[in-house]
Amino acid sequence: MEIKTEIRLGDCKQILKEYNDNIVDLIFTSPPYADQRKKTYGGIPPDKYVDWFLPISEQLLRVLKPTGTFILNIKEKVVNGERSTYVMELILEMRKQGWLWTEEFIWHKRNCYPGKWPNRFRDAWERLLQFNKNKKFNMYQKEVMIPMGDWSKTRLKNLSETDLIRDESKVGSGFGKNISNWLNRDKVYPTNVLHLATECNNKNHSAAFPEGLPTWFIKLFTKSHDVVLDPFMGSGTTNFVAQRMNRNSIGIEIQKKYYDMVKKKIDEKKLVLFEPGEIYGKTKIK
Amino acid sequence: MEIKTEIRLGDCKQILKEYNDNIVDLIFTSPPYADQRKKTYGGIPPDKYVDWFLPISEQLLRVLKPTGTFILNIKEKVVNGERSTYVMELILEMRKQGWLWTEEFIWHKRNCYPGKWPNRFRDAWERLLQFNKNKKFNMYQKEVMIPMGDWSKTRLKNLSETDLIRDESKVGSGFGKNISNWLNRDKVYPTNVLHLATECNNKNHSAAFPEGLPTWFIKLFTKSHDVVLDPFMGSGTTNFVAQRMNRNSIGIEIQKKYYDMVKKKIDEKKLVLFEPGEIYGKTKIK
DNA sequence: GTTCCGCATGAATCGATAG
DNA sequence: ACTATCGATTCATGCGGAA
Repeated sequence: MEIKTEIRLGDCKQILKEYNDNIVDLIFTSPPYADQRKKTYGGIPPDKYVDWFLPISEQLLRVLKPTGTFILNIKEKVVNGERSTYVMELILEMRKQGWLWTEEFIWHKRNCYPGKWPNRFRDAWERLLQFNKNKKFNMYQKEVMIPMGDWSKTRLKNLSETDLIRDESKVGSGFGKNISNWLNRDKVYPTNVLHLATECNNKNHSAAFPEGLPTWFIKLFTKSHDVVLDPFMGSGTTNFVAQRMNRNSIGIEIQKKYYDMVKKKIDEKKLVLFEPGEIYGKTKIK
Repeated sequence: MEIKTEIRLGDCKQILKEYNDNIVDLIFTSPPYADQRKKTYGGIPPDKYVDWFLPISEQLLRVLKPTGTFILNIKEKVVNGERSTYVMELILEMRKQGWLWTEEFIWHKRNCYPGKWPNRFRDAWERLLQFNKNKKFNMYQKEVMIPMGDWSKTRLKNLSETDLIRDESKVGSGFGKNISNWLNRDKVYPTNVLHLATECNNKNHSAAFPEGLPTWFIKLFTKSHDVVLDPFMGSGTTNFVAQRMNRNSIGIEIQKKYYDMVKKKIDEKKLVLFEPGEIYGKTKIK
């Protein structure tokens, strides 16, 4: 069965209405943070963030399957020397909407933004909020097991090898790695703290998360041919990863610039599949 | 000047009323989490947690100096498959009380509690909420600087050796380790993510945090002879650390068992000060 | 083909300056 | 007074060019 990667241009609040109920297995997204990325998105003020987001999360709740999961990557900024509270208010309001706030993963950013201030240190973490429709949901824990033991060494030793196997995916910290290399070793389950560096190699979009992030959650919450949705597509990281992992995906982007960029790359990949002499082996058409 | 370690038996909500305004430089505490430690504290139900805590935080706000800091170690538990929201509600209510929610540090527990559940991974982090009375407060950042990580350079050479060094310094992050060993290297400021292992050596109190935690915050927010307060003293970790670091401290504990235990140990230490041949040097009475 | 080094640059934040 | 913009601060990372 062929994988479909659907890229849409427009406001996700509107576009989502075109989709039926209960069709998505995983929503993974990183919406514009309050008052950030002004140049690209217009910047929602912190005090209006909840009102802006709730109509969208209402649609997300509708299109998500009962067994599906919604992962929301977000972090509140400092305003006037104090942390904003809009993320907490958002969680409280989404629960009233019917969402279950199941878990909060921590993304520890090893290379966080530099800076020096008299009253605070650098911010090195972001929230990955997990929401569900039901207490029972699909979770494939074995897919994200990690090798036990001295893992900084083993990681480094196998870095090049793994990179070759997983084509161009540059993934730090072992998350998102092809762990089939570790079949001979003991493996353990991870915790709810993820260690990944941000990637600085994406020059076309100001705020892409590292590929390891969607990779990890797609492994954990979906199986092959499931449907992944990113309503704030941006540079399309979620969709490219999903495609490579043999998942169907939908990406919605309000800015034509990013839409065009992703659309073009997706189409190029599709074409490659039909070219003679390509190296993708199994995904080659018969 | 001699250091005073004051241990009190009773309900902190009442005991705190005996103290004057603006006398404490740092409050560091880990209150009983909702519905946890039932055997020792009676267990406050999650839905009543905020109401239970607010009268106490009101007293804490009063006794804290305007330049002082309140660090609250807390983590919401899972109830019925969902994360409780009482911590978020508490933050919102404390802000109404007059507290500023300045920052949220993450304590990454390297060796977290074992366990295996079908729908979640092990919880490896806790919140360290920072509250202040004013936007300006005392912060001695240089005291917690850590050696610089030039690991992109060194990881290719001397792999094992350098990894070991880096690992120790990172794990220690200045906690409880003698940083003077690292004078040859340049030092950098830490981030708001702390990596500490939990300590399992305290068999008498069920929920003790590692000494590195109060050590780090006492270094960061107080100077010698300042006053540290722990209104939920438990096994007295905060006070023992404060005493060792030459800070005055107050510890309040509602359970006689823990009170007696800490009281006894504090008194023993005091006696040592008067014994001949003791090694405390400067703190020796004239 | 490696290894090494320099350099640009990030979901940041504060304080000063300008309107 | 109050908001908007800008420069300074700072460090892990990946890239490119050089040895």
